[in-house]
Amino acid sequence: MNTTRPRGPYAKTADVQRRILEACIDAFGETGFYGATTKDIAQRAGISHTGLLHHFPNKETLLTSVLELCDQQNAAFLRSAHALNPGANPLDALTGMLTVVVESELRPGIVELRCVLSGEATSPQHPAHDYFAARSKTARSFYARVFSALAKQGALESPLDPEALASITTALIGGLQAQWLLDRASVNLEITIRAFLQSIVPGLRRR
Amino acid sequence: MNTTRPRGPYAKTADVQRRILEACIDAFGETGFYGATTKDIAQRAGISHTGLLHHFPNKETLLTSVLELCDQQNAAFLRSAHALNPGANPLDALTGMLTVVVESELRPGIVELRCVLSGEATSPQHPAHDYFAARSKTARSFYARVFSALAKQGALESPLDPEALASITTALIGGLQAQWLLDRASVNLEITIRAFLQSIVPGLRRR
DNA sequence: CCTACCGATCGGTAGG
DNA sequence: CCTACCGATCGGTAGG
Repeated sequence: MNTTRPRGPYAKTADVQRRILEACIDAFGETGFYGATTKDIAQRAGISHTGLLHHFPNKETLLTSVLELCDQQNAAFLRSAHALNPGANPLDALTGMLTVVVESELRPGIVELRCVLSGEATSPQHPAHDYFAARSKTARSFYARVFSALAKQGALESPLDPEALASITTALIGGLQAQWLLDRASVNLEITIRAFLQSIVPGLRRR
Repeated sequence: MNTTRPRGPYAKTADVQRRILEACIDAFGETGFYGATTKDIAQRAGISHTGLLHHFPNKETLLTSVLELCDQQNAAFLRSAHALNPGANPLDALTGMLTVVVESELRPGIVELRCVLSGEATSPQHPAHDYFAARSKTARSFYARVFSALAKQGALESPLDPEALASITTALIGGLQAQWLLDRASVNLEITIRAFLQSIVPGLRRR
C-alpha cells in the first residue's frame, strides 16, 4: 500500500492534525477565537475532545497553528508565482497578490478566518494581536517597495507617495474582503482591486 | 433640585441605561459579542448582573441597542454638518464623512467596536449580520450618489465608475481604521483618506 | 436593582 | 516506553 503519505507512525498524525486545523478554520471563521470552543473543533475534526488536546495542548496553540498554516500556503503560492521579489518584478508582485485574492474566493473560509480574527485582534490583549500587527506592517512595506520600484521606472501614475499607496492598497483589500463576505453578489473582489491598481499603474492595463 | 436631566422617575433610568451602553462599547469592542459577558458589562456599568437584565432583557438586546446609539450619534452629527444630501452638495458630503472619521479618532472605543463586530458579523448566523450587511449597502449607495453627482459636474477625475469608487471608498475607510487600531503611530487616518479622495476629486484640494 | 441560584457548558486534565 | 486516543470529570463561569 504505497500512498503519497509519509512512511512510519507519523503518517496518521499529520493527517489528523491537518483535519484539526481545517476544523479550526471553520470554527474560528464563524465565531472568532473567543466564540469558538475546543469541543466543537474536536467534533468537526471527528475526534474526541481529549484527542484534540493531545495534538494541540490548548486553544491558543490551535490559533497560532492555523495562522501559521495559512501563511505557509500563501508563501508557497507566491514563491511559485515568483511574486515575492518586489524590487525585481514589481508588476509580477502585484499580479501575484491579485491572484492570491482571486484564489481566496475559492476558499471563503480562509477569508472569513482572516476577517473575523483580524477584527478581534485589534484589541491588544488578543492572543493574535501581535501577529496581525506584524502582518499589517509587512504587507504595507511589501507594497511600499513595489510602488517605489514602479515609481523609479516611471510606471506609477499617482500624486500619492508609495507609502500612502501601500497603506491604501492593504486597507482596500482587507475592507473589500469584508464587504464581499457581507454581500457576495454585489461585490467583485478581483475586478474592483484590479481596477484600482490599473488606475495608478498603467502597465497593469496590458495584462 | 432642578438639574438638566428630565423630570420624573425616568431620569435615573436614562442615566443608568446610558452607562450600560457605554460599558457595552468597551466590552464588545475588546472581545466582540461572543467574547463579552453580561456579567462583565454589569460590573463596568457599576450595577449588578440582574440589574443589567432589568434594563436590557438579554445580551442580543444590548448589542442592537449599542449599535442603534452609535447610528443616532453619527446621523445627528452629519445632519448638523449638512452632509446627508449627497446630490445637493457632494463636496460637503465628502468633507462631512471625513470629519466623522477624524472625530472617531477621539473615541477609539467606537472604532474598535465597529471593527471587532463587523468582523464577527461577516458570519451569517451572527446577530448583527443583517445590520452590518445593510450598513455596508447604505454606505456604498451613499458614496455612489456622491460620486455620480460629482461626475455630472465634471468634478470627478478617475477612470473608475461611481459604483466602483463607492465600494473602494467604503472599503478603504474600514480597512484603514483596522490598520490604525493595530498601529496608531504609523497610520494617519485623516491624511490618507483625504489624499485618496483629493486624487480623484480635484475640487477637494482647495478645502 | 439586590442576593441567591438554575441548567449547561467552558477550557483543560485525570487514570488507563 | 512510545503513539494516539477514550470516558469521565475537574474547578469555575457562562447567560439568564
